[in-house]
Amino acid sequence: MCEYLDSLNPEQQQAVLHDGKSLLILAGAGSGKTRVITTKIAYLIRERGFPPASILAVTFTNKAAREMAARASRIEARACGAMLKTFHSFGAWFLRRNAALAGLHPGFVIYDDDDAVSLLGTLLEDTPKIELRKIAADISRAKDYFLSPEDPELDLVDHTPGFRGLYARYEEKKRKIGNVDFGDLIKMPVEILRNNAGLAAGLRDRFSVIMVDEYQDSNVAQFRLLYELKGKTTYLCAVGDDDQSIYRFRGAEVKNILEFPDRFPGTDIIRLERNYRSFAPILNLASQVVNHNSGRLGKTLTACRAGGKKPVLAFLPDQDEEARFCAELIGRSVTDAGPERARYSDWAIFYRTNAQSRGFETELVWRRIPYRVVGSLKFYEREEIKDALALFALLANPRDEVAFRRMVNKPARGIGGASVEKIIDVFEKQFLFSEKGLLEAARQAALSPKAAAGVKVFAGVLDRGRALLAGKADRLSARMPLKSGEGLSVCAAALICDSGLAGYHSSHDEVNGYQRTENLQELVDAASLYPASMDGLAEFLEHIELDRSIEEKNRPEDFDAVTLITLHNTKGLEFRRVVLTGLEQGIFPRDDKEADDLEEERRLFYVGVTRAMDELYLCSCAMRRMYGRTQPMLPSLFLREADKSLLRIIGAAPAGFGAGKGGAAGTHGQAGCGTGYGGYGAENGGYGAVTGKSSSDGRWKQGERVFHDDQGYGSIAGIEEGEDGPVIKVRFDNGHETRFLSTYQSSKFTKIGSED
DNA sequence: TAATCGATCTTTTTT
DNA sequence: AGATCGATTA
Repeated sequence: MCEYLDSLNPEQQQAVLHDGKSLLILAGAGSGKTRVITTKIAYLIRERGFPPASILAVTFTNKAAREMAARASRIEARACGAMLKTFHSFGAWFLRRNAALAGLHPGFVIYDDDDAVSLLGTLLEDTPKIELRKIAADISRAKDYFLSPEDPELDLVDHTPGFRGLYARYEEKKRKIGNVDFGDLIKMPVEILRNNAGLAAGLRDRFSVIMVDEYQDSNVAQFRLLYELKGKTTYLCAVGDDDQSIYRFRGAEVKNILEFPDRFPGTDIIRLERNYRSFAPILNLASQVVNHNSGRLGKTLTACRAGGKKPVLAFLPDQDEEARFCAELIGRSVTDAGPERARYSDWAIFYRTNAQSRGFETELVWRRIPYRVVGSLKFYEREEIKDALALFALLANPRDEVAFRRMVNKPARGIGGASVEKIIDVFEKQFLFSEKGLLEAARQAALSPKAAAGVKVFAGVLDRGRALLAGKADRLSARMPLKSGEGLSVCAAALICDSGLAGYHSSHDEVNGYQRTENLQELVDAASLYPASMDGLAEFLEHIELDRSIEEKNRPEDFDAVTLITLHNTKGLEFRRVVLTGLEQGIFPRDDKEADDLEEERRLFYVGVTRAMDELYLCSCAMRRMYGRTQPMLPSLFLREADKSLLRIIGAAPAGFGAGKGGAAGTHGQAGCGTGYGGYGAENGGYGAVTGKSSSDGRWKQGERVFHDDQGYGSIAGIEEGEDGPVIKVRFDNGHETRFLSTYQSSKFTKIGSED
């Protein structure tokens, strides 16, 4: 009756059918956890009769939430009625509906990290930005741990004497303004639910099923939220993998998953340990390295995909060679005529820090290899965009002091620092609850004629924006630098143009060759999807704050390009062929890491390796330019932790790196690379040896040289027709002979080109 | 008010 | 090396 369950393995089925108690699914990398979650949602609706709206599934990223929604509704259309949200968007959803209870302005805006720093700046004048950032980060961390200014444990986050008081003042100011920061999106709902039994009961009644993805990356506050949401009969199902917890530095608490069964007594645990993604040799490497971690729940992943080649470990002279290595590898694979031919999008280059992407970009541009860099697009962090958003925010919540300070005199309207302080002062004394907030205060304050005139202009701009939202103003037909289309974009364009922001930035464009006007236009275009109303504005701002991924306009998702990406961003992704770069001590892991931090880095290595489906390459450089200096590097600890027999080593292994043992891999590395490496720039030699596969018919020629990890070099003595296809006869230089089917795949076998 | 010049620092960052 | 920030200068 449920054909969609048939394709699941027994554990997956068990997880989908599980019922009653709480469930913790320990899902190893590539074990099909998303499939289980989505199938389970569909199953609960279809077979168990749960109303879609009674199901809540929380994830950490919007991308994951979207994917989950799409996949679940493919199995069961009604699944689109389930609530699939990120933790933070769930919090925002909740607060928006209970803004009054939370003491928030109805049009409250979500502050990002920068805004939090600015807010702190109004509290601590003349404090260097870097200190403000540290304080903001600590406040954010405190909220991750569900700590309030009065909590004794706050000292564990920051024991600086003034911190507690500052945190309190920050909260007080934010409360006055009526906005929230990211941490509040989780922390405040918990507090509200604790203080409003009725509201809590209502929510518990609504959601009879709660599923959480990537549970290993949840923080204490998020645990508390779940705890509040879970009623006596709520079915709670958490999915995660303790080996993939990589956000500890941001407050993620592995204990959440380790102690889940204690926190929710009677929990059943189901392990998904069959890996469908990677070839066995790749998985072996990952397992072996992560085994060096202590305090794991422990899993034994088994590869369903037998065969495949060993991961290649390339020792390279420096980062330029590393970039060349990647480019050649990729270039060769896509021009390969055989069935092993790859597409650019099969490939991804992983690195630890964003700064490392540069070298790869230069090389790929040079070679005309298309690529996309994931996560480095900081559209919403650009000055002009933040400016525009501040204008919108001030319209949504006229008490937003941060936005007001940012924009009241930009571009210059003759409102200097003293005037601004005067305005704020008047506001706090007389207009705290005025509907027009700071603008009303600005109008009433006793200012110099110049400043007063400036205020009039600024307030007029916002008034017009407000009128547009209320449908009480004509749309502007005048020639504006920005084109507006539908809905909210009219108001957005009006604000940006009337305020002089567009002109201000377009003059910069001409001088500096920026493209800020274009960016502003893009923002206006995005606004056209929302209705021209106060609610539409709040919705628009909320969407931007909570989901900063922007669809690449000119590059559809399926654009055939290599992916450049930091290791952290790879979680949840997979690629056929992966190059994991910069495997050097000091880069990955960073050398200031020890104990728990080192274990987290090791998990990051694990995450990276397990992204690869078919082929994995690891690069380690002997020299690297860092901070403007070229310095010698040592291979990463993680490479030393791997058994050399699991790797195929090419390039010059540094002294002391497994070379002494004289194992097959080591010997091969030296020998195989004599040609491989030397012939680097050559068209056919070089890494053809590495990328060549031994699997296809017709690619074997008599006399061709091959290499076998155990037998060493040899050549193809002949090809015979057997029952199951062509049989290859190999005579090794050591005298041995062997036969194998041409379709046979062995990680120990490599074709190395027809001549020696 | 903007442009420019040195001093300083350098992770990862779903939301 | 390169970005970023704050102070200095025009």
